[in-house]
Amino acid sequence: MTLTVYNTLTKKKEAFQPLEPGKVRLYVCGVTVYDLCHVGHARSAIVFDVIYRYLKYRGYDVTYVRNFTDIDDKIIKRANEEGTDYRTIADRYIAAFYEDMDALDVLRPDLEPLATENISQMIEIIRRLEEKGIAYQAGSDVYFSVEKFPEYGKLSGRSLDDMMAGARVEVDPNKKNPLDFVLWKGSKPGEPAWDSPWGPGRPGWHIECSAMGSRFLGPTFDLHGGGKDLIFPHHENEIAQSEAAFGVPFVRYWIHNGFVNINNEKMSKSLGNFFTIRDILKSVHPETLRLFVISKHYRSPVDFSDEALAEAERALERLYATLEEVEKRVPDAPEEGSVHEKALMAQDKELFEKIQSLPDQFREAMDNDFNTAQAIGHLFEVQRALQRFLDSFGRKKLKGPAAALARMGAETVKGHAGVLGLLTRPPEAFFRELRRLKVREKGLSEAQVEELIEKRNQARKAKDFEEADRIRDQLTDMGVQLEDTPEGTRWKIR
RNA sequence: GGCGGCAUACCCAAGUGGUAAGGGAGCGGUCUGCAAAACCGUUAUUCACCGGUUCGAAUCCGGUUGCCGCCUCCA
Repeated sequence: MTLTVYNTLTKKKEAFQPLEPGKVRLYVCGVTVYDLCHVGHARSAIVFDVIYRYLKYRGYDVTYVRNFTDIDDKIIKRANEEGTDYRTIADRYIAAFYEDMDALDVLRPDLEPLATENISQMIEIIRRLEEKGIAYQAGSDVYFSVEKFPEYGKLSGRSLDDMMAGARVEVDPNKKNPLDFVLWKGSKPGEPAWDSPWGPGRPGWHIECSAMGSRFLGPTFDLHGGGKDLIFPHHENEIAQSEAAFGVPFVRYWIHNGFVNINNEKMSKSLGNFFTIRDILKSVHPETLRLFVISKHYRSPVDFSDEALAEAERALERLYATLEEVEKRVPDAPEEGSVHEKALMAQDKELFEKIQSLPDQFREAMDNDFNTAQAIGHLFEVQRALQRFLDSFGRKKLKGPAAALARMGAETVKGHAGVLGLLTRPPEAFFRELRRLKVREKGLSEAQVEELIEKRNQARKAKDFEEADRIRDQLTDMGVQLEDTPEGTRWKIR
């Protein structure tokens, strides 16, 4: 089985062949650190986190680089507004970014370079381009001449003529061609500046990824990712700079994730229709957000709404509930491998077969351009068969081969979900975190709820069901849902 | 105006030419003091519309309609 990846460059799914067998060099555009991240950033981070995890699961030795753009006009603007320097702003939002990513269980890439720590590499590329007559200085700025790179437009699928036709580009008297883009920006007095052959200034946005990509992964690397909105001009320009400077292909496979929409419209800063990650995490469990995001294929748009999140939450609860039940009812299963396959199969042929086939099905789904939605579907199939199997024993604890099979089912589900960054917590921890989140959101106190439940249970014991139901209705109105079990009453917030 | 994407049940959603995964919601049942949760059953002869290719199309081709994105900072 081979991994196939949709390549934006060729607009086709292609068999993935890394430059060096067994090794993958992955670069993803990080964020410009001038503000808090929103859910759109979260999607991108989660999508590439899953891709990173899957590539490793697939046995590749992955080097994953994700940069920080820590010098840029927006950062300078923000610093001016607050009467501070760019470094303070950048550092603050880098710290905030890490808090958000950690909360989302997004793994740290192997390398996270800062633009400002790679200025000399950028200058070197610009110098080469200038030497080749592809870059030109105009005033204190240096520009890339798009006409000198015949393949300009190959990623975004447009020709220079097309772009000129409907161009909404402001006329810049310095530019030879309106589509030329800045490589080096001369700084005005008081702005942050680095020395360069063209005078003090700062790098243009696009050059940093060319510099950091080539520095840490080589002049050609395997995968480069980012949001769809980066295809043009950012990634188009990266290709132009890198290939013009080094004379070799820049990236073999380009991967772009779709947007998060609100009411069918792109979530974005400029439209103002965004939620920050930390805001959402006040009422939504991070794993719920992750399941929501990867329930849909990474290239499609995904519509963000309370209802959609609630659905994802219920689905996740279902998975965790089964795992929890296995923990409770299968306290000690025979050691793995100690029970013969035939004995396991005799317990429940369908469950056994589903467990056996999950690894292949999961891999097949993920190999198909990271089809997480399909992979999750397979997870649920095993979960349902497993829950059915547990139910067939009533409330009894499972022993011997039955216990072994149940345990095997839970481990298989958990193991594969883990590749997606799901079901990574002990079930009790998940339910505890979820309830705490909801209790806080609703402004309730756990003690208050527990007290009412205790009262209700006393009424139940006294067979005063009228009173018990009255209290339950009261709790229902508060958003508390009860579940009476032999081990006592459990509750959650709905 | 140029380039690109999408349209599958009440909602979300997978579907890689061979006869519609999965999740949510609803309804009926089992369980329960009653509920809840869970389980069982049920909900698309059909994939926006019109043509075409094919033994066979949700899948391929052409057209129509609708929605979205990029072309300006943007994940």
